[in-house]
Amino acid sequence: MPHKNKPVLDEHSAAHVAELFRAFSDTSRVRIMSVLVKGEMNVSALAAVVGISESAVSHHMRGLRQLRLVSARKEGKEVYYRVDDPHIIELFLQGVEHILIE
Amino acid sequence: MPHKNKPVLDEHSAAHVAELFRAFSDTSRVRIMSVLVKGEMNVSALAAVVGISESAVSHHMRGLRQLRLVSARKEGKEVYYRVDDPHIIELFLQGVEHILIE
DNA sequence: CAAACATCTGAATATATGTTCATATATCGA
DNA sequence: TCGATATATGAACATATATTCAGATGTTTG
Repeated sequence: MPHKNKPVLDEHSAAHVAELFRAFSDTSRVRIMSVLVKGEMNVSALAAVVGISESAVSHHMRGLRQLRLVSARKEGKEVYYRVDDPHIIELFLQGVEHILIE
Repeated sequence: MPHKNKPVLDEHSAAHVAELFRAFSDTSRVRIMSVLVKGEMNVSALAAVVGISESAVSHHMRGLRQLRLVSARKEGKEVYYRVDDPHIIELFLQGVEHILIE
């Protein structure tokens, strides 16, 4: 029996996969994530550590939050971001390892 | 003993990690990869399957090749591309799974 | 060699994206 | 309430990126 072999990811799914990878496709976001996979941190601390403005961090966090890659916890005036999905942590670290190993 | 705790990925490494993820941050490249992780395919077949021009495919493959995410095999006039690094295949599929599961 | 075919390349263009700046919102302490 | 601090937002701008088009390169066959 002939067997339909067209294993191309459909446009819609592919767009979402691309969207996920795009979240980690910027140097600043990678640095932010490299901190957050170790534990939560607030916006101004992230800005200081990564070396960009708090506004820029805030913009990045919005995108990451919309994709549910990070979640936020408000404590007083500060907002702490963290990564709680283990799959996301693993995905990110796998990308980092691929670069650092060689 | 105080312990230096500044686990931010350095700018240079972060840029390379971002570059890696950026390779999968486009819908067309995701669809191309979704085929290549199953086996090799030449340019015109990829163009037909993904639904973009052969020129566009060629441009994409250049970028993927430069990052050593795919390798090329020439057979007559045709060029067959494939993914031979298992870590890359795993990284890509992990991204796909994250989207398809939920 | 000539013609057909597959792939590549570079310029051009349209769109996407990251950052900055100014300002808004929110929370706390005096 | 007022001022200070933390974060968010939106517009503007500069850069990056994907695709198309025209043409170049390379390969096979007549």
